[in-house]
Amino acid sequence: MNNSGLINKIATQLTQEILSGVITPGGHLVAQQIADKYRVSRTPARDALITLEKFDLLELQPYRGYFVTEDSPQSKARDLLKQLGSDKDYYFQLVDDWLSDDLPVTVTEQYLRNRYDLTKARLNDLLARAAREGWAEPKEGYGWSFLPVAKTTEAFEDIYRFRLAIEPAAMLEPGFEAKPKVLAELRRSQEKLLEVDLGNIPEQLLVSGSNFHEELIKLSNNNYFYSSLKRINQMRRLMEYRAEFHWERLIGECNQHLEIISHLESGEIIEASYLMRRHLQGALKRKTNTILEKNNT
Amino acid sequence: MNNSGLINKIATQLTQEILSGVITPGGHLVAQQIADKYRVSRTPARDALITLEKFDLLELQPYRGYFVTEDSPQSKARDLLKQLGSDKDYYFQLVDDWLSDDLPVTVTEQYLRNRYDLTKARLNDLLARAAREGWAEPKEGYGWSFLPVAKTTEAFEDIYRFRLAIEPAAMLEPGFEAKPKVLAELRRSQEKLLEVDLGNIPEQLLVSGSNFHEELIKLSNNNYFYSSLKRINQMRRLMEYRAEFHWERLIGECNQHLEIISHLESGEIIEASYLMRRHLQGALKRKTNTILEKNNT
DNA sequence: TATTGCACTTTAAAACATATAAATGCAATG
DNA sequence: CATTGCATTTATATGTTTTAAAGTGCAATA
Repeated sequence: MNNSGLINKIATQLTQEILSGVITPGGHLVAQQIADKYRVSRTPARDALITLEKFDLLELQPYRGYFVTEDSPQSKARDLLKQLGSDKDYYFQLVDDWLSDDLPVTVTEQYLRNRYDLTKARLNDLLARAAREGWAEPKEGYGWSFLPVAKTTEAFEDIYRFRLAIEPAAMLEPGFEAKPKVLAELRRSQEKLLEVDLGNIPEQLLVSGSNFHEELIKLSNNNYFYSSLKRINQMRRLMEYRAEFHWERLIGECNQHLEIISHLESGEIIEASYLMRRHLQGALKRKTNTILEKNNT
Repeated sequence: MNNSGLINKIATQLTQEILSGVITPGGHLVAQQIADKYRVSRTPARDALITLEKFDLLELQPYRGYFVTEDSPQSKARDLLKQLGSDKDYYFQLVDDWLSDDLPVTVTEQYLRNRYDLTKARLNDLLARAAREGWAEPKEGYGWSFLPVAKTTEAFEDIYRFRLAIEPAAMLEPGFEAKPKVLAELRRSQEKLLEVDLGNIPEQLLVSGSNFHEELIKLSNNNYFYSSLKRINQMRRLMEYRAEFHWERLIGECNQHLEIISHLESGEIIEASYLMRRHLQGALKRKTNTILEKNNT
């Protein structure tokens, strides 16, 4: 077995799903199904299963399959996660350095390779990702430029005002469909957030905020709304992952999300669109205040 | 001197500027200025100048500079453009194949390299660009997926409705500044379009439509509006560059653009925003009709 | 004194050989 | 007969060397 990022990623995901109870003890994990889910071949899927088996999270019944161990040992799961996650994530390193003004505006690939000790291909991935997410671009000649986005309070506000322009509008698109199934799913996940002991929640669930908005805008059936929100959310996360989390705020936002869902469920799209506007306006006000406070201390 | 894409690009641009009269005969082209404009070093800028000089578009006065020849020979300029442009543009080839359903949804890099006879690095550029423009993405394992965007009438409409959501809104951003200099520049370029004999115009000027909208949205001082419009315009061009051009339409659009500029110049932002909405709605209606006609023949 | 001309350095792309990871087909087994 | 196990094929990454392109500093000169 090898030690690639892909196997690592799948193993991490599976472990989190076991930890959070999405996959229940005794469950049968089939390599092919996992492969399909990630749109890869069985090989990395199987290798991920083997990884989990080594940590006693799974039991192997030869030629029958991998089954989640009945007494699912949480501590081992956490050990595994720790080990898997210990891979330095150079991307976040890069982001962090850029956000904290620790990088020149333009750099050569050489410079970055030396600084982060990366191979050409890895660096390429990194830069390609940064370019896709909109904050880096190749110069015409040699080198790359980093764009001055998302670094300041204003950038936060800009993001929220952009979302104010597109999210309520997306609901009023002619193709908008309030798919009951999607709405039910969203409702479930928001309600779950309110129920759970928040202190014990895997990070994975914390994305459900962005997720809510992205799933909702997807209902517009206009891909351009969806993809631009997705892109902007990626950038927003770059900033927010560095900030501490506000639990109280999350609860308030969940309730507003649920309200929006309710309106959509009863076909009151205009009202839902209006509430979305209010919701974002509120978030804009609060975030701005918080950041200002922080900068003043 | 070498034969790279960058020199080629600069040379093309310069030739077009001479052809269209942006650069007037006798004008002095300074390598450093060109270099600055493209954010590259003097080397490729200078090489581009040498290329033009070889075609008698420029006259070299040793140690003094390159000057546009007084009798600027149009035929030679066209020859040069032809020669420079004969470089196959693999990106557009790829786009074209994808838009005409001539490519599988998922492919390996190998496949693409064979099909288009590309080196690894070139293919990488290509895919990176496609990914940035939002219609290709790497699969988790090996291979790439192409996304089904911008291929149908609906996609056209989606784009215009997205623009309806952001462009008028951008004008109402708190940071919006109706910079007189920018407005004057835009006015000039739109008026020029109306003056010129359209049949004789280099393609370069045809982008001035997108350019108008992009420069305008930039005035909002909210980068997210600008960058999402830019991205969507790139995709729109992928579709439109295959369609024949409608000159009558261009004239109408220019006039509307000028009207919007007028309002901005006299500080009537709300009116300008409203006109922008009307302008886009009109374009939406017309484009949709045209495409429908085309499909019915 | 601004600009070109030119030598020289740095950067990155190409080419190729090798290593690793992923895809795939089929046998083995419960 | 579904699934794993495993061997084989294919695809991509890595490392090294070579080559081409771009960046840079300074002398030359109008």
